[in-house]
Amino acid sequence: MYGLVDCNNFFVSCERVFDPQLNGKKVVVLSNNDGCVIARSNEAKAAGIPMGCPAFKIKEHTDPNQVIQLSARHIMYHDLSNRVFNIVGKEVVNLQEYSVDEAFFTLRHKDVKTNHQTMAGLVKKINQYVGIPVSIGFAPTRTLAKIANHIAKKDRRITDGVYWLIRPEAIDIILRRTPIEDVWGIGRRIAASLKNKRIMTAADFVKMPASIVRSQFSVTLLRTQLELMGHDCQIVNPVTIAHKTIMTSRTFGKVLTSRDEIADAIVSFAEKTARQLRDESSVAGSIMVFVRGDRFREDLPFYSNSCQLRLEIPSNDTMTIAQQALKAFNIIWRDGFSYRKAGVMALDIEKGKAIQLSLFDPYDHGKLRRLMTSIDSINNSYGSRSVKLAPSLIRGEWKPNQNHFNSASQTLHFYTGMLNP
DNA sequence: TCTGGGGTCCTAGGACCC
DNA sequence: TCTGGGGTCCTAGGACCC
Repeated sequence: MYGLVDCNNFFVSCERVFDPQLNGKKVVVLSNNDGCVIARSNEAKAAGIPMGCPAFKIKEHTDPNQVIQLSARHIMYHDLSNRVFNIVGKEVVNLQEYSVDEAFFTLRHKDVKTNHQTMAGLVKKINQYVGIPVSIGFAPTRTLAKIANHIAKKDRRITDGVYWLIRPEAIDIILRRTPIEDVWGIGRRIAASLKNKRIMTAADFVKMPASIVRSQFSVTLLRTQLELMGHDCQIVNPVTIAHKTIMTSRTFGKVLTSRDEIADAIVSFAEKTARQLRDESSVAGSIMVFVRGDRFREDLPFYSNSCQLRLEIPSNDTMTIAQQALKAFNIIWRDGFSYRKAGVMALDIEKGKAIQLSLFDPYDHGKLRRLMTSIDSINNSYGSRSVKLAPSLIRGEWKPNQNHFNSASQTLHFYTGMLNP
């Protein structure tokens, strides 16, 4: 028996915690460059603004003057996310955070009957203590729990925010009412080809012969089918997930042509990636760097490339990783092109592995580790990039545009890293 | 004018080996 | 002139998720 707790309209709800004037209004939160809509209030959803909608296309759906558009403040969202899951973690077992706003957990079967009160109480408690509305769905598998959660969210008044999708007859009825494209694991492409075969609902899909699902689609889709039938296929790794890759990338605020400016960005991405590796006590075996032009500018010659380099010794120290990232960048850099996006990725990650010293090790890793720890602790206390590597002191031309921070919110400076020294 | 960022898993096909 | 077959490993790319 799986439970799924999911925060409603999470980023918008977070903004509302610190600015109640946003309640009842059409509010959207925008992605990094104030580019796309990544969260919508119910009012914004009702107005027809789709997820992923580019900000400048909002006017195609509704009067943009009535829509409050906010730049994302992910640090704040993660903070509130931790608070929510801390509360949940105290009342359930095997909590697995699946994303910033949702987590699965398990429930022993005998608990089912007695738990509705507890769970409805939990929903209330989270709203009271953190200010975030959540919904909880229960079902025999994760894929069904997703559907249950959706119902809990949609019919909040009836369900108290908690819905149990347990009885086989109930599951049958719900699957008949679930459009195929709403099933977790079935995206646009697969939904379209299933519809070509007249598979319109989850119930239709369940009736499809497994052999056809396997041969014409994939083992992944077969697992989704089994999950809908109530067979647990462990779609999510049940152990606390160690990252296999860690990436930092950004679309620049404008098109860049200068090698130094982009190198500046690369170094700062490397810093962030290395920091995250250290936070997870992991080391990376190789580093990948990519650059690309602006895919929407047909007037500019397009160039896109990537380069992956092994590290001589797996590492998580900023200087080693920044150095290797710059080396990779220099290999793929081409003069005369325009660049809009770049990123640094750590691969071949090994968890908790101590840095191994080699005969050819050019560094004293003991010293390096102490240095990194010091930098991390300074940055923890004084803002995330108080101490940084020299190449990234240049200018920050690459910085994304974010012009819509909610100035009414008391937490603005705290959560955008714009604290005064 | 303005189109995100960060992940996972699976598969097909090439390189290489015996 | 004939030009195997089976296995592994790696990579790129496609699909999905939030």
